[in-house]
Amino acid sequence: MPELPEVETVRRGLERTLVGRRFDEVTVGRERVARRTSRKELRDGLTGARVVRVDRRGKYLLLELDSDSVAMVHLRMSGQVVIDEGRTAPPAHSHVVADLDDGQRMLFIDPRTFGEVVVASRNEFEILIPELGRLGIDPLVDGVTIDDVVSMCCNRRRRVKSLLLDQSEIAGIGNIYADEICHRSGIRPDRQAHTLSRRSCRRLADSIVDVIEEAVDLGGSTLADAQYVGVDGEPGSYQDRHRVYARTGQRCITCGRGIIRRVMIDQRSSHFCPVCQR
DNA sequence: AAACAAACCTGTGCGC
DNA sequence: TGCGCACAGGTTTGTT
Repeated sequence: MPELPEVETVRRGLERTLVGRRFDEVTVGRERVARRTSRKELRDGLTGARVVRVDRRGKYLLLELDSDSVAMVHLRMSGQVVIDEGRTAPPAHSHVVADLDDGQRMLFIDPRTFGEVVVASRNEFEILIPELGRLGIDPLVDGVTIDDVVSMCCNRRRRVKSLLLDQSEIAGIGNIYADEICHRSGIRPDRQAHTLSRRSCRRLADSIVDVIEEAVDLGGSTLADAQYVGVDGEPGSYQDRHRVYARTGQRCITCGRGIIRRVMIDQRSSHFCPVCQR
């Protein structure tokens, strides 16, 4: 599921349902979800704490608690955060089950178990989660200027898509949106960054912001395997706007001439139109 | 510096 | 129907 637009959709849902709520009983199932600390630290850190604010940094969700601690949730490949009425048994792969003081329930569900939840005091937070300090600019919060892109690309032999996926450059772009951004920019994802003209850098900067904002407006992308996006289980609809992602062999919607090709870049499937992307 | 490989897991879809 | 393989929205670590 989750790149910036999906994580932002979850953030908004949690802001609506979780701010002001207190965690009552908390059950941590699988040890792996709390691997950076321990099941006990995760349970104790949440239990009795009230949520003050819900933030996002790139793909990282941050729940600010009234206990001077912060909870970090990362969904990785298959994580979901769901708020429900708590009247049924938690679905399979519910690794964290937290009852709320209003009778609802928060679930962290994650079949592939790459995701994690960390609770730590403000002091130890940066030491425990050092990658937060290495995140680059956030397209939604900071915007992306042509100068940001020029300085990211100049003298870099790396391929454009590789840079877009680098969370220390721009935070929040993942495999779907990197492909969609390249397509909207008219730039092949395997193009070496230093060969981009100033005009291409401007198109890239604009496309990053436009694609991400549009995807957020539509609640992110929910793919065929129906991993939900919203905390209420509602799917997003940006998948209907995908122009290249998972469209290998189909005709390009934009130019009507190219057939979408798939290549591997940084071990990730990458899709582009050979006619309108150069 | 940059590309590549593998690792962490489970589930699904496809060809045979 | 069943089996084996490829592949999946992310990130880290280690090797070329």
